[in-house]
Amino acid sequence: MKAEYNTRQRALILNFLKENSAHVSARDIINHLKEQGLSVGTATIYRTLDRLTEQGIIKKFVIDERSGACYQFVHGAECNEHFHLKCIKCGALIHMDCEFIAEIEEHFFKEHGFTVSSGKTVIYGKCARCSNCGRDEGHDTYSRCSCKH
Amino acid sequence: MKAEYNTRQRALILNFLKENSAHVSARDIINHLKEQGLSVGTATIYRTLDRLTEQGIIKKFVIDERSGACYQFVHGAECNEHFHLKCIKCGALIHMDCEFIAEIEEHFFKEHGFTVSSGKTVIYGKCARCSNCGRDEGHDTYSRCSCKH
DNA sequence: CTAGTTGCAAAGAGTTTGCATGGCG
DNA sequence: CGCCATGCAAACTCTTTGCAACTAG
Repeated sequence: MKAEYNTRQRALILNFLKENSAHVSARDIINHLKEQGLSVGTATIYRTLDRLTEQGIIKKFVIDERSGACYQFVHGAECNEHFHLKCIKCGALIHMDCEFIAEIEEHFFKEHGFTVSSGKTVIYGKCARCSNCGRDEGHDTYSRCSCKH
Repeated sequence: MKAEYNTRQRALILNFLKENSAHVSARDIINHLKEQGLSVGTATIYRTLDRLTEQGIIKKFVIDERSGACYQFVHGAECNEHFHLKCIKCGALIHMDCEFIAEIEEHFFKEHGFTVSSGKTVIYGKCARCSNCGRDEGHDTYSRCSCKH
């Protein structure tokens, strides 16, 4: 395993991601740090985000190809065993601990020979609140579902 | 409704999409037409693809933010429900037209209130060949599944 | 004739890379 | 000290836009 240095820049980026449980874009980080007068190179931001993603410390999303990727801090290691639902309207990340996932994985494996990697997979769509209210604005929600259907 | 002109360029693009039932990127079209010696401007390709998408004649997908959007001719209404499976080993993209997807969408909606956007969702995992042979190298495969399980 | 289309080139946005310098351990 | 990380600027890719010329109906 490659050594990881704890640099000022890495700490700044990680900290910002921890404080903002919602999705954050590379641009958000760049702007935030610039506002704080803390200079961190653009390339460093992207490289650090890549590393953090590889290490599973944060998760990367692509909601809209136009506006680029979003990143989000992952709270805990258990996130490898379930699906993530990402609302394309408000950006909410929903952790789905549902037994139905076993069914999904079974189908894909038995019928398609495909071994699903649930930790890497993100289902995109509209969350309950956004589906109902029809608002285009975000809710800035971070919700979690742990149903047992 | 805006009038639609049948131009040489529009016909060429639509024809290429019809001949390639699989995903086709803007670059594919640009390259294909260049090879044929048929000159069509890049901007025209994008503008035409946008129009065709708006009219529902083709469908737009974003599988990988790096390689840009893909387009696909729609042979009817059934094409609205499909997922993409992406092999994390060989990179194969599997286009899945499977009735099980309706079940998945139903579960997510009924139990989680979540409206799945199948066009944006990509399931990651290992394809049949990579699961079996254990190779780390890519197969460069492009396969299509149209099972009816 | 007239509104929709095209082509070219230039602009943009997001992201990556090369290379010399800097700094963690 | 060695290796990893950083910064800067240039490069890249995909896509969009401005504008004058063109063409289908």
